Amino acid sequence: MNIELKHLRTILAIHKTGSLQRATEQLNMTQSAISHQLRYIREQIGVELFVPETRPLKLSPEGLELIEAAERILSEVDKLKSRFVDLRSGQTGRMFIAIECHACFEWLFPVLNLFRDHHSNVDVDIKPGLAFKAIEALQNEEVDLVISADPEELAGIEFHELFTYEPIFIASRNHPLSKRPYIDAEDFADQNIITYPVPKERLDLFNLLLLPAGIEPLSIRQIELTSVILLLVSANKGVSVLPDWVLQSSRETDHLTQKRLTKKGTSRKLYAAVRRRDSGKLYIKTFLSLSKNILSRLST
Amino acid sequence: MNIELKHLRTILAIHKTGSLQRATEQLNMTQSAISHQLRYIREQIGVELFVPETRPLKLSPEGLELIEAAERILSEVDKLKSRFVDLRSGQTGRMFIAIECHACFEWLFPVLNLFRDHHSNVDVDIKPGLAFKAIEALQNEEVDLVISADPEELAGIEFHELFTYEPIFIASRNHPLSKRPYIDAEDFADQNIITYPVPKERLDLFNLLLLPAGIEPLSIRQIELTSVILLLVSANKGVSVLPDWVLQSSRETDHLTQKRLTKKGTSRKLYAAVRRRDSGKLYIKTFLSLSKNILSRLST
DNA sequence: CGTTAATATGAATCTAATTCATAATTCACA
DNA sequence: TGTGAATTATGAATTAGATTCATATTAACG
Repeated sequence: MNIELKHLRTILAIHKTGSLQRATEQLNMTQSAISHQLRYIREQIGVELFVPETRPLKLSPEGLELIEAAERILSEVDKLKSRFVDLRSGQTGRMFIAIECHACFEWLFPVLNLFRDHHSNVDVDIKPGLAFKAIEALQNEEVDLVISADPEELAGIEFHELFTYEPIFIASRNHPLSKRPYIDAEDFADQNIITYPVPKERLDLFNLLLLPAGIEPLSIRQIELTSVILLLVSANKGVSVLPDWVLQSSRETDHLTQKRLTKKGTSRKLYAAVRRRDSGKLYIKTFLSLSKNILSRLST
Repeated sequence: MNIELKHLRTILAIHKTGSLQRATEQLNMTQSAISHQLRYIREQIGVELFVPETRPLKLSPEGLELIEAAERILSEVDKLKSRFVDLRSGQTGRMFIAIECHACFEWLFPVLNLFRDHHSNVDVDIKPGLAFKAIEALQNEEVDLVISADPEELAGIEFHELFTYEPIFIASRNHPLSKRPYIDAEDFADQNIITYPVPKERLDLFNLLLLPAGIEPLSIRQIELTSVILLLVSANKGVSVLPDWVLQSSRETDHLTQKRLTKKGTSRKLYAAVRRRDSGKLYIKTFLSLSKNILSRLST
């Protein structure tokens, strides 16, 4: 027995209009086609759906049952369709975010709070833990957006620039380096450094200064939470380098001095990577635009 | 956007088997056909269902949603299909009964009690009130079975003989005619007759005796309930003619005499009319067979 | 009853699905 | 990495099936 949705739609149209003739308008088919289809359906299900030789067409009890089931099924299918229309247009969807940069929590939470106002239908989550396989996870569709400072050329992946920031040296006000106008690579040689628990290559300080200069600090202490890093630096247990936005938005910077790295200062850019296929989605665009403006919002 | 059940089945098969190749077995199609279909579906819904370039094929979050909906929809459709298989084979269905003969309640109730043991899934009802348009209602599918004493040749309708019965004259033991060995048409000329409220032509007494003989009784009194008729006859308010089965099964016959009509006696047959299309249904057959045997059951 | 409107049917046509043959990918394992 | 085996994608040819056209048949209503 082979029934297709097409057939259910035909039966429904016949029933609603009361005749094959009038059903032609709804279905955009000739009366003949409808008649042929009706016959096919009868053959398939082997049960008379309409009381034969009556006009206007009257449903048999079995036909009535079919209509009821057909309405249920078709409405379910329609729901499914409009679901996909939404998905396609970005009205709804999933946005799982992987962050390669630890400090990004600081601006990401505010962004997501704003985001929720625009797209309450989008399922948002932050996936920490796959920090250094993030782009891979993006390709696998395990996540849908990656915050990264290292854009690559990858098929099907687009990197969107979010904003430029400056990595800033921080130390206790009592720290010897607090007298300097700026900090250079060599200054770190005898320092205890406090950073996030990620490989050196992924830390701005090492990327920009220490690795190129070939300098090793005295020690490295890895701390998960930004506020704890600030606490330890305040207590003069070591020095650190953090993005400027962290220091702007934090209220725990009273006992710290902030210095530029190198005389001219340094800068880095943050990017959001998404699959090219998703880049047209409304909620992705919203996220990107909110992220680009978040720093100015935070500083006010 | 055009989606058919066929497509849902294809997606489901691909997902369950994990590859187009293996899905060929379930779907009885070539790998190529499946590939073409998959492409078509992608075009239709405009959303990537499987994570591209992975094997075994992995569903995207959107694909997963589709699968879940597809399973719901397909199981609904399967339910509908098996419902029709049942209907076709007579496992289930509707049996609305119209009775042209008033006294038939007497044996019909016992039959339906037995019937219910065999076919609890069949929706049974008795439709009184359309007594003389019963066959028409059968053609219209308003009812599914008609108990009738007057078989006709009608397209699409079959009459099945149920049993033969004898219309019996009854009167009070005190009634003058209670002395006779049998009753003839002429005997009714000065009698008050008590019958069911139906036209003369549908009453055995008139059909068999009075109309052919051209005899009018003194009066006719029409009563709905069999037990009331028996009561009135017992009280000598008149005489009546009832099918023998009524008198066998009733316990209110103590004050009555029963006589044959004419010396040789008379007989009539009862039929059940059904639409030819329904005559193969199991529950119809059961009903017919129970009805044929009901009289012997009642008399024991 | 005859007239009108609707449905059914058969053959012709057209559309769309499937297959066949083969190219392009991906995977696993060396 | 490269190579072979397996899987998927693609294009053209074929086939199946759905739709139309023309027309016969059947009901409905005065």
